[in-house]
Amino acid sequence: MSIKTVSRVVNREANVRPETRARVESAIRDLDFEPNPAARGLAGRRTFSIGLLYEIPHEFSYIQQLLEGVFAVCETHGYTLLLRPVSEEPAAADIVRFIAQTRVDGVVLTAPIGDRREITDALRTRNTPFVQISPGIADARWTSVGPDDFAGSRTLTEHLLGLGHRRIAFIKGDPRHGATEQRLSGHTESLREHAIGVDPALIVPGRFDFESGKIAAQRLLALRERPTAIIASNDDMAAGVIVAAREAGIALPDDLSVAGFDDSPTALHTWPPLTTVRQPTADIASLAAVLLLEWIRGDRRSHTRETFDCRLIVRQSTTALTG
Amino acid sequence: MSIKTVSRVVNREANVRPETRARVESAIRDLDFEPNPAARGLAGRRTFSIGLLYEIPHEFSYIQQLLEGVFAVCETHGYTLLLRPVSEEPAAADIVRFIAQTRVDGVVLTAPIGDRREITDALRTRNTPFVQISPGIADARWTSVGPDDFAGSRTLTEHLLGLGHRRIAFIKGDPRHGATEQRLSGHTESLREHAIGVDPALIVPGRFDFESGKIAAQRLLALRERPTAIIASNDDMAAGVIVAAREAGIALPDDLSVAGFDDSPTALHTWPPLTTVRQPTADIASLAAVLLLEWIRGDRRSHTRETFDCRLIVRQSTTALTG
DNA sequence: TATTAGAATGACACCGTTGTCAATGCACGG
DNA sequence: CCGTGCATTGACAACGGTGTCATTCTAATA
Repeated sequence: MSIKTVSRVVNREANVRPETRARVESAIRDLDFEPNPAARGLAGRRTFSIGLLYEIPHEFSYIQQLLEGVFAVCETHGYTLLLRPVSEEPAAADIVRFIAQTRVDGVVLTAPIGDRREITDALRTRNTPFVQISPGIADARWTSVGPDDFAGSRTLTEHLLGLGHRRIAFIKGDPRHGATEQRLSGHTESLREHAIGVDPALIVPGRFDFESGKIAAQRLLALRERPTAIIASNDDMAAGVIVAAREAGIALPDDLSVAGFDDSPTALHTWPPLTTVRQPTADIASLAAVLLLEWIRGDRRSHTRETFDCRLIVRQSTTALTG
Repeated sequence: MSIKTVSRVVNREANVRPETRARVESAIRDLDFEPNPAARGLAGRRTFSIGLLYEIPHEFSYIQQLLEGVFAVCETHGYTLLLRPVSEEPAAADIVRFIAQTRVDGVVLTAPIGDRREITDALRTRNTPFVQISPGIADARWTSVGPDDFAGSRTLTEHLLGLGHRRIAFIKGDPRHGATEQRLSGHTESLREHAIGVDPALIVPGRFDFESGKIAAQRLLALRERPTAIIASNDDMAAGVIVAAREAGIALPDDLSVAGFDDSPTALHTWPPLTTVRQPTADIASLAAVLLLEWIRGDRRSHTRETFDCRLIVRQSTTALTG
């Protein structure tokens, strides 16, 4: 029984007699044999590991869900996952260095890292497989996976319109994220469909974090003609809106409806609990990982853009406009 | 110039002439040379990587801070960090398999994993370096780092007593965590010092998650003689208390003071913002990582138990008892 | 039965470092 | 000037797998 045959069994290669395979497998179990990843990597020029890159700061429950999805796939395929927090707006060189140092077989780029041209270019030049999660622009030259933010946002605005709201404010997310524009245009599109003018004063910037949501809300609530509903581009900002409203002594949800995005844990921790748009983040991440592994293994020769539907989750932070 | 000399420079070994070292270093820069970790691992029987094990589910902002602390240390020491979510109550065999598969040089065990005797025994038998974060029992046979939960809790109860509260309820955390008992005894100790009896009805179980905090609060708020203040063993549970109070139509903080632990982001996202006890989680994690690396490199021959002070953060969720 | 293609297995070099130990260089004392 | 001892460098064999290609089986075909 040569060592090579063991290698074949471990790697599930063809042309091993079933009986031989069984014998090897039982021996592996008996001896608690675990192939040495360093040796495999050295000889085979691949590490069976992938990287997950994300910018800090970031709404962490989101990263957690991504992690969950990617990790599950890695687990079943025998890959190791390297989580890699990077500074905001990392240089392409930083990403490249990470890959050079760790020798990961590929990387998952979370928004907004993968939206930087210099970065995708650098990876393509190096021939490093990568997939992009929740991109702003879906480029046919690489693979990306994300939610249908436009449709999700549209549904949310529909919901508020259905409740009778007409002055609906919108807090945008970090402009570097693709979701930001998608969510905004879903909103304005919906307004347009209902022949409601878009009041520029009701569209304010944010950065996806609690504090920016709170500040944006303070600004909106100080308007002469106050909005009756505020949509925040994610739940953390919506939580900020709620706190701002409380500080201003505004009754929720009666005097102000608030809605968020993502259905993060935060959505349930506020009072009232948040109406929000749930995106299947873990599923998105899983698919991203699957596509990445297929690409790494050469099982796939063309790129795609995959989109997941979002779902409106109605809770008590939005209510019908009275009076 | 032999390859071995390069190896010496890369590994900062002694006995290399400064001039030689400089020449090698400049060559490394010029060629963008990155040592192959697989080859290093294979030849040197170490991977320059450590694992961070945590149970899911877990208050993730906490893990994030740990991650931050450990990651920073890994970064500066050229180590790779493998994040490893494990199921609740993982078998010792699962941990061992993780180590066998990845060949990490050591692991950081977060509570409550490292409190399981079978697990520490398994690691000690295998001779795998590990440190334990926030343990229940500090065992002299291994290294552990954690906050001084007892003192922190005592301070918090002092604070409430100082505000005039006498009926103070306490929601315990997950019983498997060491912090749970420490925080409880800090509380009862403080009561005792003030000659206030411990009412068993005011001490209720929880599991560190939002939902369990909410349920516990519902139970407490239904008591004939309601508490005037509730301490939750962490912020997520405190957020649950707040929601439960809102649902019961109780005014906060006037009719009920609420306090948490950890000073997680949640503490600022609730209304009113939470009085809480801040623990220097990232620092704890950093020290844990430093100690682990020292142990791995053999720079350290005896174990310690390191404790960090906590700090009371007073916000608006606690207020003086009126009437 | 001999032939032969394809399946199954094995031999062996090699992946890029580190550990070991030998060889060389150098400064210093006698 | 030579010997001695330490500082410095290099040669070479691992480390534990995989890739390649040769070899051996096996079973179907002539």
